[in-house]
Amino acid sequence: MDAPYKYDLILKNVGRFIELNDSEKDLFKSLLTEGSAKRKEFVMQPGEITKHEYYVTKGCLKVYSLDRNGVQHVSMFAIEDFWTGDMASFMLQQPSTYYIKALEDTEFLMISKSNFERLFKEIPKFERFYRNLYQRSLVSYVRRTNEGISLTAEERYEIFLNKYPHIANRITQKDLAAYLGITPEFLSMIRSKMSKR
Amino acid sequence: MDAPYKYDLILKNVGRFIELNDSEKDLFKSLLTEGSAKRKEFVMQPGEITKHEYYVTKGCLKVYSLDRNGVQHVSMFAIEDFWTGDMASFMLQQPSTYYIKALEDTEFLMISKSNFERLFKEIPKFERFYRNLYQRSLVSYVRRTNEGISLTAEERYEIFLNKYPHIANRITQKDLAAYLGITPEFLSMIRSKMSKR
DNA sequence: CAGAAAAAATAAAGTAGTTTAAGAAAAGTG
DNA sequence: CACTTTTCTTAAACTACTTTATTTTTTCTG
Repeated sequence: MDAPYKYDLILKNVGRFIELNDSEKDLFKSLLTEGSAKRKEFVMQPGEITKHEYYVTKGCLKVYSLDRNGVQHVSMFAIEDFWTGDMASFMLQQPSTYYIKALEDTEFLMISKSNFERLFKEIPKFERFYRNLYQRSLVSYVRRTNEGISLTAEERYEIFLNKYPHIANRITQKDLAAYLGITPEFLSMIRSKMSKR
Repeated sequence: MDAPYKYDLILKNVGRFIELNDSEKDLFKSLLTEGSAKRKEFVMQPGEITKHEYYVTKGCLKVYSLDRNGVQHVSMFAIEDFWTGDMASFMLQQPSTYYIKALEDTEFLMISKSNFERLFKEIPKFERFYRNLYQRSLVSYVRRTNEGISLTAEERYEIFLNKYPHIANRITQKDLAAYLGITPEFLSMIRSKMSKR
């Protein structure tokens, strides 16, 4: 196989922040479940209580919600090596308000709430891993929140293209518009305006 | 004194997620520094490399940045029992882009980058504390990001009033508008429209 | 508590982004 | 590869929010 084996991928991801010995690696792997979703299939829907956090090893997931007018708002796109899920629902075990849908045939590893707790009990340094992971996510969400209230749609679009070029060319403009918080029509206008420069 | 002593306050905050024995409490306290700022005084300015994370024990801090047109955008208001700072600058030790300014005479406890690392080394369960703290912050920033791109200013204003009524009546409308990402004039219009209902 | 400074309110004109609609291009499916 | 469905583009009318300007109200400071 060309792509790294999914467990090597997640161990490398974890290895950014903590070192594990072989038995810890085995224990960690044993607490994960494998999952997959065909293109257009839902991994999760509103109303469900989130049972897992997801780590994508192949493909692309779209995490989004519908507002009261039925308009989609994309919270994130998760491609290879991304962690995703609905943290609020997972953490507090309350019904989610999000859809998670596969945009491509997707494979992922999952960790359940109880295994998540067990992981911390058995290998406490995973607290450190997730502390670092969340710290980084927090930094990027703080930035994105500020961008959302201070920049124009065109500026946010350019930032997305620069930051996630490999995501931008895998998703539709419609989905990208839903991530930027604008209509597909307006994104189309922005693009034609930009290409004329 | 009426207000709980500042160290009791922070220990209670930490106690939400981890239990400390007396010697751990003493060690933790020894790693903190006390600080204060008079109304209108800056705690931090852009260009500085953030040396501390802050825990407010009294008063109110405003964390904000200026965009290229000189318009203020407020990232957060930190009142008693709030943790704040510029995480990106603190974590990566690179120059900050934020101002932190006291809106009232304010007192806080600070932890330096090196003491932060030492804390994790000496009392590893603090990894758990910060893992939980960041996990919660992440949940609220994910929500705020989505609100920013999917709701009208009026809706976001109502959410703020419901969620932080005790903050809303301590800050100016100008600062609140800068938090919502709108002009003070438009917030004023929203308010007069709402009061006519 | 008086004078200065800052914040808030109101209003008119302007702009970023939406809505609706219709046709062209691209992609999914048998 | 034809057909259906979805996405993308373009454009005109509309709305949420900004800009600029002026007046009123509140807050700060000596």
